[in-house]
Amino acid sequence: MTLTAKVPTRERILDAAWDLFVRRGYAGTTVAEIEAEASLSAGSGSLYRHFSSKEELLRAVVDREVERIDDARDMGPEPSETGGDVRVALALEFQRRLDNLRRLHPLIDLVRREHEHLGPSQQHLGDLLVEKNVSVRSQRLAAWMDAGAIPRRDPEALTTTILSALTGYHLAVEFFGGPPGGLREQELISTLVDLVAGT
Amino acid sequence: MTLTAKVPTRERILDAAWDLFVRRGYAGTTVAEIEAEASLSAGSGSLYRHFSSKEELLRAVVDREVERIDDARDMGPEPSETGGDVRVALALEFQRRLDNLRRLHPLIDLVRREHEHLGPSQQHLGDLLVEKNVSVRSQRLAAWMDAGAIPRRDPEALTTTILSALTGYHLAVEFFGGPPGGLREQELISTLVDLVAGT
DNA sequence: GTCTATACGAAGATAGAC
DNA sequence: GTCTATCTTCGTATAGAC
Repeated sequence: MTLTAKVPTRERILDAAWDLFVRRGYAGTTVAEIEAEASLSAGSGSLYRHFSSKEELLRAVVDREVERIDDARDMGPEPSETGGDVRVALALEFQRRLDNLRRLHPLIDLVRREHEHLGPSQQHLGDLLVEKNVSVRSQRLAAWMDAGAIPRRDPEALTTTILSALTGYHLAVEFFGGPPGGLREQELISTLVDLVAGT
Repeated sequence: MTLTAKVPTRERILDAAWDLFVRRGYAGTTVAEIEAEASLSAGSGSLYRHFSSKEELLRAVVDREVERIDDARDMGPEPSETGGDVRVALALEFQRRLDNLRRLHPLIDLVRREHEHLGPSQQHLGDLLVEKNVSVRSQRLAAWMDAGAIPRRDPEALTTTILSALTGYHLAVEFFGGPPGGLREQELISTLVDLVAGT
């Protein structure tokens, strides 16, 4: 079963462009380099048989990645197997969010850097990353408040505040190459759990 | 007193480049445009009498702005006039941090976008924005814990967590053009105060 | 639909007069 | 130390053969 289904040229171009745009940025990547990485002759312009311009290619790349996120929208298995321990459930949820941010960072960074070429894809990404998350997580928190497991507060404000903290931590790590103030990931999670659970 | 002290050409170039790099990015700004904005002849290359290359100019621009931050390093007046109300003092401190982030955002954004051209300036900026802040703020929190005004926790972990939340909120606003989850600034501050004060 | 070859424009940088 | 003029390189995009 040497299943070497040959990848269509258009896909190879998208793969190559995604890789190069992430690593070197839009302006820092030439069409010739993309062609070479896609096993086309560098400088031949064969790319233009598949995309009408370099900018259209960028938009196609971003749109494809955003679609993939939407497909992969799972927050992992429900933490019911934590034996109902709120602190453990919270810690798992925060951990998953940080993992997700790490996984999505190349896309987030690309969209941020090249937003001038992108148009509506940017707001769309914002919706995917934040808005849809808030409602789901708020409901879970509200349920715990109702059950008396954590102190009662505004669930949506609390959710967004937590998401901001996790996002800010992640961006500081990526941006400055290390955790802000030397705070390790487990310490951040533990601090947030303490704050939310009101320990 | 028509004190029109004429600004040296080098300064005018730095001003022009700062403005254009922030608005259009490094690659999106041409040397000719910078010359025009600095009241030199566009395309003349007169800029090269003051800077040996476009990249050196970028580094000079960033370095000058980083210096200005360091000079302006004040967290505002001590909040002793709050009558010792911890909640008010905390809210003021968080508010000032958000104001500072807004004020510094053009520089943060520029360094982030063009870090490939910059070298050591980036880590330096990280130090200025985070590291030095953590120690000062941690001590203040520790004092309040000693006084029993807020629950006792690890002061440094708490400080960094709060700074992450404020930074994440700020970046989400700048990035997506609006507050994450519709959370207004005052709601974020109030939520953080509640969490820290253990209300 | 991929190739070779090239047109075309943009932009960084230099030369030399003043 | 600023100007006009120009060199040179590079990169997007197109033309036309196969």
